[in-house]
Amino acid sequence: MGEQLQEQRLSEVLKAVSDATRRSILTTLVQEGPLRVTELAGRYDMSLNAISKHIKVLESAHLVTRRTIGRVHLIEADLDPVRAVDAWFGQLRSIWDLRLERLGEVIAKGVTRDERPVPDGNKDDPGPG
Amino acid sequence: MGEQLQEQRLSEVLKAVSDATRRSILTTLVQEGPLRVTELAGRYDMSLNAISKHIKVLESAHLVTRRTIGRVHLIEADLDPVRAVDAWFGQLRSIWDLRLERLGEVIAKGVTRDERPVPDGNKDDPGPG
DNA sequence: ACGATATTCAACCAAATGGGTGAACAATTG
DNA sequence: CAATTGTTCACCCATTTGGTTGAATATCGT
Repeated sequence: MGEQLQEQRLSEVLKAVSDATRRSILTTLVQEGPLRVTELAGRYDMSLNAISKHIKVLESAHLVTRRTIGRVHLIEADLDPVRAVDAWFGQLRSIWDLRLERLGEVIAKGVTRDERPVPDGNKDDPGPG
Repeated sequence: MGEQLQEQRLSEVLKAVSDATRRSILTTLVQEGPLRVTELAGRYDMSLNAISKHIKVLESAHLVTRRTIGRVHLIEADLDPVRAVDAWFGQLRSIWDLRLERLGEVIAKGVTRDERPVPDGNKDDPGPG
């Protein structure tokens, strides 16, 4: 159990970085280290509030963390959730390679498509229910 | 030039895979090879049209291609665009590591934060433009 | 205590998203 | 040609998104 939770989190992370502004914020933070909201906002042609919202999106995807010191909120990048993304893509690619490999064997043996074995489970998705 | 175009494509790909249903479709296609729209749709508790739309999203992100044979549309996964995603994450991580490394040196030398060299360019974003 | 600064909250808005339904279109089959 | 099958198109609908502005809240400096 709990795979859908993982799925959910993966969706959240991917959605968070699917926005160019948010990617840029993340890159900036990774490059320069923790920055204040205002400092960050100053670099974009966008209202402070807009940036504040973007930060919150990144925050709930756990791609950034916040350290509040007095009235200043220090925003810091955290690349940990990216590993889940890597894992997913990696798995996808390995399945892909496996299938190609198997397809190669099948062709070599001259087995027809209908006769070849069913590929085994992928334990991730809301999948083909 | 053309980095924003790359950015745009990256956004499209990430957004496409940020939906669990679409990720599942992609995984299924990778596992089982090209499938018809109806076949694909049959696996989800969702209308044929909904799946058709999801496929179109994946298609415009170039994550799947379509081969139309008569009235049948064969949908096939294409993991090529995933490389762009990997590249971005990879770059992000290497910047991250670089900064940590530099930070280590700085600490070792006892230089203050304000004195340390400015990190060099990241040539991707709509960035702190 | 007061004014300035840093940030969020709340409301609003236009546009995009994810879903549904019914009609249209294309190709295959009888 | 008529019926059936595979798929998209055109709408409709509720929700989310990305942005705005203005007010509220909290902290700092004087």
